[in-house]
Amino acid sequence: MRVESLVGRRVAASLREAILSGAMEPGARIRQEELAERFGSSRIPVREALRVLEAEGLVRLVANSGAWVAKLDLAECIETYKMRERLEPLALGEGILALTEEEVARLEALAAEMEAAEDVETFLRLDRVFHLLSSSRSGMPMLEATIRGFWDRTQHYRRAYASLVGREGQWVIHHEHRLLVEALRRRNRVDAEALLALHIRRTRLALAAHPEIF
Amino acid sequence: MRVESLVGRRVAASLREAILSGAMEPGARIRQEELAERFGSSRIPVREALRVLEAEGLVRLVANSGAWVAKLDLAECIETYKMRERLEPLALGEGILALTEEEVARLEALAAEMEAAEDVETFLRLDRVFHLLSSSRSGMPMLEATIRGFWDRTQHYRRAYASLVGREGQWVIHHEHRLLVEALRRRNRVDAEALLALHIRRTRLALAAHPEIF
DNA sequence: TTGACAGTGATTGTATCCAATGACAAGCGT
DNA sequence: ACGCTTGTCATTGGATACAATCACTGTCAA
Repeated sequence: MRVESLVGRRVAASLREAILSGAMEPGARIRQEELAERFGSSRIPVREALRVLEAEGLVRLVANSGAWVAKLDLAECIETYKMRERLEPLALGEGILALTEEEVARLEALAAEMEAAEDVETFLRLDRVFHLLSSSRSGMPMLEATIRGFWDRTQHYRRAYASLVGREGQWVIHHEHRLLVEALRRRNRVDAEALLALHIRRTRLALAAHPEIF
Repeated sequence: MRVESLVGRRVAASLREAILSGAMEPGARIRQEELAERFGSSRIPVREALRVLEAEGLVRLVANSGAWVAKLDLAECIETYKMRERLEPLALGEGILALTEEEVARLEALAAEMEAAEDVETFLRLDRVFHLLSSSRSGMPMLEATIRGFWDRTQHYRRAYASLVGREGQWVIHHEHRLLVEALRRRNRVDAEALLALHIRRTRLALAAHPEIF
């Protein structure tokens, strides 16, 4: 039994990808007809896709006016990070005992790869994989979907921040990642949760120090 | 500038109300044409409403098959409560200093009304108002929307539980509410957050002790 | 009796067409 | 010159019509 429908889901997936990749920047206008043409479909599936993405917080709809790629202001970004600070440690802590040795090794490798990453896109991709993988054993699918939504909605601003501070501004992140992996290897839930909360909180404060991104 | 569109939003609001009130139970089939007829509209706005409610987690859509009022199993309910346990204290703590004396008094009055409530619906309504009001000064609108979503999706199961245990099973809740109000009056963030987490955690365990609800 | 299978009806998915709304610009009056 | 009005056009919102899919049922055969 397929999870959901045909053209509408494909439009949504493609548009989501375009937004997350940065191909469409926050504030960019989205015209239904243009999307419909690109997919060789009518506007109906496009409209449903827009509704889905609106619910995900990636698109903003205004009645009788149009659709735009969603834009977060600094306050909303801070709010998102404060929520992450509470929820991501939960997912991490719930799944820490289920993490395999192989997965911990994978996390360590990811941390190393991030340290060696030369470009922003690679860094962003690895960072996302690292964090989502570390929480992937929670056994809480709704929580994981929520967390993924946080990452999706803030993707553009993490990209902007990473570009701004460059590689030299990221050494703290790498140290935090290493400590987190170490705590995971010890299967110490308290330490791991505390480190992750610290990591997210410090990132939030660093972001707040650069309001020019928004 | 209106926030959103016309018929679709009205359909969504009405259907949401029907689900939350219990008029439509989890698992109930939703036929597009029937809803369209009820609103004197075509199926297009109905479909967009269904997509919105699906995103809210109140409706479940299956391609080429149909729509049903969403149903949570025990595991999903537990998961929701674990998320609440982390996020609601955040909203409470962020807003505790902004709560006015009048609002604290209102909360105390609500707690008293709940103790006197004779029927389940009144209890549910007051409980919801109590908790949402206590978090209403967080200044975090996205967080508050998230929390409201948690309450919406578990509404049916809280009703079932309250009906099951009856008034005599609720004295612990009332004591927790009173202690929470007292901590709020002292503007003690640590105590208030801890009490709220305790309250939610204990409720989750109580719920898990009655799997026959699901 | 039971299983598979095909046909039928109901329901959803999509396309096309029309209506309504809003933005923009030209023209008019002051 | 400036502001208001009005008309036009682009874009979205909704209705109707049609295609596709699925569930159900009745039939047939082993």
